[in-house]
Amino acid sequence: MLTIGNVAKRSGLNASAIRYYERQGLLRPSRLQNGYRDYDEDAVKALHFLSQAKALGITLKEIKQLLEPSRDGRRPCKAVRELAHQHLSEIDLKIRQLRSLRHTLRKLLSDRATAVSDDLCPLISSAANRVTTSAPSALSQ
Amino acid sequence: MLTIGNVAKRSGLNASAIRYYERQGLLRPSRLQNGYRDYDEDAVKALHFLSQAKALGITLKEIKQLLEPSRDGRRPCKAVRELAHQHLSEIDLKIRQLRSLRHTLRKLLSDRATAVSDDLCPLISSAANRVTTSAPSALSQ
DNA sequence: CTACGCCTTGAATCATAGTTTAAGGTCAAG
DNA sequence: CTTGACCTTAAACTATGATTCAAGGCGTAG
Repeated sequence: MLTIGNVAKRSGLNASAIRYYERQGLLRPSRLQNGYRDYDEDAVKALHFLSQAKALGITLKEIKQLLEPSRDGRRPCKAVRELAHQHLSEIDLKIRQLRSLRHTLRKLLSDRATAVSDDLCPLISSAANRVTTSAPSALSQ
Repeated sequence: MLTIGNVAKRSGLNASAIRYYERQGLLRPSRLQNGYRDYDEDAVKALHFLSQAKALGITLKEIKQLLEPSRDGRRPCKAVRELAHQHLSEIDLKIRQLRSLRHTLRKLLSDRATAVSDDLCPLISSAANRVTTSAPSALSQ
C-alpha cells in the first residue's frame, strides 16, 4: 500500500513536499476508496528522478516539463526528446562551469605552500581572473 | 569612479542585487564624500566570482563564507582553505551527479531508434533506475 | 469505544534571493 | 537654475520551494 508516508520514506522526501509537488502538477497519484493517495513504483522512480534533478538546481517547472509527457500516458516522446536535448546542453555547460570553479578552488589550495607568508587571501583575485562574462541564467529559460 | 552603476554594468549584475548582497554582508564598499558607494577592482572581481558561484547553485551564505576572510583584510587564510576544501568535494559530488543525469538523458535520446514505436516514454524508468539514494542536500550544510 | 498513527484539506508561515517603490540627495550639462 | 542621469534609504512586494498549522477523517489495537 504505497501511501504518501511510504513513498516519502522510500524517496527520502517529506510528505508535505510531495503534496506540494502534486499541487505544482508534477504528480497525479490515484486515490484509494478512503481518499488516500495511492502511488505506484513508477511514482517512486519519478520522485527519485525529481529528487536528483532538484539537488542539481533544476527547477520544479523544468522537471515538470521532463516528467509531464510520460505521466500523461503513452504518447509521442518528441517533445520530451527536444527538452532532454536542451537540458543536456545546459547540463554540459553547468559541468564546464563547475569544473572551472573547481579549478579555481584547487588553485587556491595549491597556493598553500607559497602563501605561508599570508598576505591578502588569494581567493578573490585568483577566482575572478578566471571569469570572463558567464551567462547569468544557466538552466533557466 | 566605480560607483554602483558602473560595477553593475561590468559585473552583469543588477545594482539592486549588488545592494542586496551588501545588506547580506558579502560586500562592504567604501563611500565617497557624497555617500555614493565606491568600489575597487577587487570588488568587481569578487562580484564576478559571486556571479559565477551563484549560477552554479551555491548559496549567498556559502559564497559569503568564501569571500569573508579576504574581505576582512590581510589575515591567515586557514579558514578559507578549509571551506574551499569542503566546497571542492561538494563540487566534485555535484559534477558526478550531473554526469549521471547527463548519462540518463543521453540514454533517453539514444532510445530514439528503438522507441519509434512510441510506447510509454522511457524517461522516468530509465532515469530513476540509475538513482539509488542520493543525498538530498548537495552543497548545503 | 478510545487511543494512536496515518491520512485529508486549505491556509498561513518561512527562507532565499531578489525587485520595486517612494521620497529624496548629487552633479554635470545647457 | 532646471533637467536628467545617477545615487541614497527603508520598506513593501514578488517568486520559488517548501514547512507548519488547524481541523478533521480513517483504521487497527486494546
